[in-house]
Amino acid sequence: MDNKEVIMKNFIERIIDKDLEQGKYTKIATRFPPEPNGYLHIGHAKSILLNYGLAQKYNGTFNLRFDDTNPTKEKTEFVDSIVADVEWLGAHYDGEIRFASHYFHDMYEAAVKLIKKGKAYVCDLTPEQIREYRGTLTEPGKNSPYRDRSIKENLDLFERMKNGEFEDGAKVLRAKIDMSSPNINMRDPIIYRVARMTHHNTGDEWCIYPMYDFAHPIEDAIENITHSICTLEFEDHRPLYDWVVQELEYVHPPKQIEFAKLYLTNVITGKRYIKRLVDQGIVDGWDDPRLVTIAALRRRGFTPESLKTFMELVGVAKSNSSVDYAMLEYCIRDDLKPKAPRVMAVLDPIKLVIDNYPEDKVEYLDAQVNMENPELGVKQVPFARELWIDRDDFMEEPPKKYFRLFPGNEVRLMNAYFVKCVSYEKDETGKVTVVHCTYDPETKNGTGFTGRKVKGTIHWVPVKFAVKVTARLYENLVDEEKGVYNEDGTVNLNPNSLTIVEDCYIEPAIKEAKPGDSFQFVRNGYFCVDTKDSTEEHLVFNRIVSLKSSFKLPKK
RNA sequence: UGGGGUGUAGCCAAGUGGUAAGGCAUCAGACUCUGAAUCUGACAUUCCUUGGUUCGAAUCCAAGUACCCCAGCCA
Repeated sequence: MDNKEVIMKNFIERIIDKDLEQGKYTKIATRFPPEPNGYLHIGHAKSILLNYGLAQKYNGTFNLRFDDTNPTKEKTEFVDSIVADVEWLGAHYDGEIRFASHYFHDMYEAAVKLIKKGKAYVCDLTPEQIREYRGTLTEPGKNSPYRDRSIKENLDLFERMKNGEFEDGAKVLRAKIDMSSPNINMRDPIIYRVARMTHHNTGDEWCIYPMYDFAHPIEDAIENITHSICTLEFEDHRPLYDWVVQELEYVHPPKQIEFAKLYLTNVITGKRYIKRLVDQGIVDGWDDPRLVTIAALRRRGFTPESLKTFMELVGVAKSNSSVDYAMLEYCIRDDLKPKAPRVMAVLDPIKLVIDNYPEDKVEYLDAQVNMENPELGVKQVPFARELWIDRDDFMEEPPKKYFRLFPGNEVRLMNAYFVKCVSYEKDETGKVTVVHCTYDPETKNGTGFTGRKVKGTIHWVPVKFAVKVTARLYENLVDEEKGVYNEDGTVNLNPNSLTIVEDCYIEPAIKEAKPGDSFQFVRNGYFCVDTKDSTEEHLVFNRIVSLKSSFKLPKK
């Protein structure tokens, strides 16, 4: 009946179904294996939620494992942030957090096993020579002169590599596969290198480190992973992955499945580009709300639920695609709609004076916290003679179909009274400064007045009680703004744009707000109290997303 | 001139030989104390192209074409 109930299986689920049917596995196990070399972004969220979601759906397990086989790029700071992000997303990992570095001994033994089988050899070629011997995309490679060393010699050499007898880069261990393979990954790939690097976990215990292609399948196999899900660029590596698990003779070898990365239109995704924005100081850090790192999205006010919904809408497939940012916006609006209290906030204030309202009278009017969700209750909003309203809610000369305030027109002040514009004041530059109205006491909110109707309803904040805050408005880039090509071929990257509005006025109820709380500012969008820059005295809001508007002022 | 992938609407994406789901976006109308939300309707005679097989093809076959990935001692 309800389409949401219809479970649509993606291609990975179909593969799993088949494996289960054929009895290849009885319980599935997935994992999320980031390298701790940066912060996670929305693309990783897709992978996390996919892997975790599959584990849940099939009543299997989900591991969090750091693929830390290259110490130069890795830091504990990053592992901490990644753990925090995974947990924030609600992906509960099974058991302890795993580290590839915990398996270094197993990997070493695995390498010895390959050598003993005659499937790996120590090679003395320099990096340049190895590249030459590898051949090109169109020409086959040629065998290394060290390819036929005896097993005994290889064993000895490899052990001495481990013992630190050789300089960094002097020798490598290579898998003996096929130098003429059309798949370059199979041309005797390097599986171990000598490099004296201090590892964030194992310190200086090792001076040889395994390469990804060798390490990853072993990590998966040790953890009894059944479906090792990665991105499309690893498709070419699958034959090597399979070679490793086969030569190492694992009983239930894991299976690699690739899916397409998530791209958002006109948004800088991609760790290395985000890293550049951070390193060059173009943004304030990894959690700058202009970015799409998970830390930034969280700070900006996106919810884990909205990201989960988003990933479900986006789907999982193998074609490279770029998802419209509007889809993400839809998800967060949809999630916050019933949850976020609605408050009246004026971002670009002009004064409205109700000429026939007593000078120092104040009354408190009842208002729903969220019209669509009565559970959030009611609040009282103060009302007085002088109010702030948004500048675009008044026009001297309105275009057709404008039904907010203009001379002679009557509108509803939300939660309050009908007011009619009687006059307005301008300063010497011609800018409107004050709008004068009269109100009709009969039309008070809650009295059930039905005498006449107005087309427009506008929001307002009493001058006397207004709370001043800062609002940061984030805007998505358009295509041309995303990157600028310099003459030297490099690209300047731009994060999403930011407009800071210093003097916003909000109804006093906002004083209760705490960092991380989200609100809908009526007609202005959803905002979240910034967790870093807000103080007790002064709140700073990040706009998560604006509201849609079907009314467009005609262009001048 | 090698190998591996992918082409279904503006953007995602189902579909696996039986006559093109769904969502986002957009447009129109209704309703409205947010021009929001909600509701209703519209939105691919056709699936990269051209042939072929078939009663029947987005699905099978052949050829072509476009785009993405691969020549780190990164992952």
